[in-house]
Amino acid sequence: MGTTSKALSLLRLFSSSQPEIGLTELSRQSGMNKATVYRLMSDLAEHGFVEQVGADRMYRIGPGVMRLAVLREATVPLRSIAKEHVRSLAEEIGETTQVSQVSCGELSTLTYAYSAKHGTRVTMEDAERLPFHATSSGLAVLTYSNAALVDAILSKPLDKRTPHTIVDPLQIRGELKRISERGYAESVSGFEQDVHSVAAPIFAGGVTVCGALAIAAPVGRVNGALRSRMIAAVQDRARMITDIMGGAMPVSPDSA
Amino acid sequence: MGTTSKALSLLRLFSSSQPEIGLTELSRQSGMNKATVYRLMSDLAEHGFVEQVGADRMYRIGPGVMRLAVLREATVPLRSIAKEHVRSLAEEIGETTQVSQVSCGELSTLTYAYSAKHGTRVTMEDAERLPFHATSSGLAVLTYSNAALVDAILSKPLDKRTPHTIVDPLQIRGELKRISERGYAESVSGFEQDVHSVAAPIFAGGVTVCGALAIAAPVGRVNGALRSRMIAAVQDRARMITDIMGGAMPVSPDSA
DNA sequence: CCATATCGGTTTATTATATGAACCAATGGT
DNA sequence: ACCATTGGTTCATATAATAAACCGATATGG
Repeated sequence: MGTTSKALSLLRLFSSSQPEIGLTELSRQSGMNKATVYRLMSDLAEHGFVEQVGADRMYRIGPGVMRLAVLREATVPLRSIAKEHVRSLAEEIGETTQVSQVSCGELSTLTYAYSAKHGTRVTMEDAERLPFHATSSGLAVLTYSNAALVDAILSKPLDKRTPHTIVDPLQIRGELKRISERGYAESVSGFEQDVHSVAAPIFAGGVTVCGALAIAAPVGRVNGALRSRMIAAVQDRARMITDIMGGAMPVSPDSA
Repeated sequence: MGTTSKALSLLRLFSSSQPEIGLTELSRQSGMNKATVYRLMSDLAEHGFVEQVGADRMYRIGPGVMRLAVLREATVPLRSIAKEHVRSLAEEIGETTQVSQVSCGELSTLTYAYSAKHGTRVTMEDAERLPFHATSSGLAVLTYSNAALVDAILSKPLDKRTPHTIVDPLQIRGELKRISERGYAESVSGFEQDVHSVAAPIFAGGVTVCGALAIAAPVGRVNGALRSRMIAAVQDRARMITDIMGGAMPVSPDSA
């Protein structure tokens, strides 16, 4: 692996549940030599991608990424558009909503919103990586991804997150086919117990899928009426976002 | 220079006015060999920091930075807090407002807001790099930066952006002293002709300056009354943001 | 319609850079 | 007082980065 790739892969270790990591821990989790990690992190820090904080010199994501993020949003304003729709959709349906974004064969939460309607709700985590096979968003995205990505995902062993998670590649391929016919994806307790979610793909810059919009509710609350509203709303909104992003639904289920 | 630093420095070439850059152009502007740039950009693309778009394979900032940005904001929510204050302050004063952020000895626009009150207004650019010596925000930040940064900035030749830009290091050092006494910085046509701006520093995580809040108005509109309101408001708001960020004004003008 | 220039991308011998085991100094818990 | 752990550093070795030349495709212009 190239040195640059090694440095950038260190950034992947940071997450919402692990926002600050020490040098030794980074070395452990990456499998790289401590001296190497030190130098790579120094390079990243020099450019503001990470910063060291506190007396224990823990690393965390730095301010430099914000400049790039602002620049990105100026050209591809997916997050700012998503934020608005996610908020109003949560209010409209009374359940948690989320927009995720695909990047480098990975899907992660871009923004989400809660509704104040009910005391219980599905909670989300910032910037969480979502497994393709176990989430409705993942399945929605996979349906419109190129065959290479689908094969790559389905060829690796799939994590059985819950007793209900579907991990059989053939079964998933069948599901993808159904999703392309219906126009939405659905997952009942596949990612988290007692979470029922529906999702629809978002396209940008032509027919390239760039993410998904999802609505997630506690299983017990999803009766026939709510489910219908969720499915209709998620497709409707995803299409709106797609329009704003200058995207279009592909006519054939596979994109280039 | 390390390979990683070279790769990351390529990202610095992207800006609001140059959001997409081709391979040869990147090679030209960075001074690096085309083959080297190609490989570095491939590494960056592999991690979603850049992506190639269109038939001419131009590079632009990729979706991967958004995940990191979301993560950054989850720990240090400067931008989301700033957005709100910048918006309401623009409305309150009736002029353009801005929050900038310091990163790696550089200051860049994090967010800004316009007011609809007047037909003419100061316009801003996304993610723009602001010179320390020629902007009120830059001076406000510099005043509370450590001596090393101040020396580094003032030892290099300073760009005379306009006929009114102060480029004499000694004169600037005197200005920094005054700023620390008054609590705000001011610039009249130092960055752009006919722009009068005032700024106050923002602190986070103790007494470390992390950015600045600024109000910018057309020179002709800034009479005594408006100027007083701008100065009072910018200090007041900056202090509010500082409080929310868990920061504090240092007692001595120099921070660690 | 052909000649030329420029583009993104690739190859390969050369060379500079990254690596990692061992080593510090400092801190903290037992 | 000791051991374990931390962040950070050193330097001989080995690996990965580099740059000139090249390729095919596209666009430009006479």
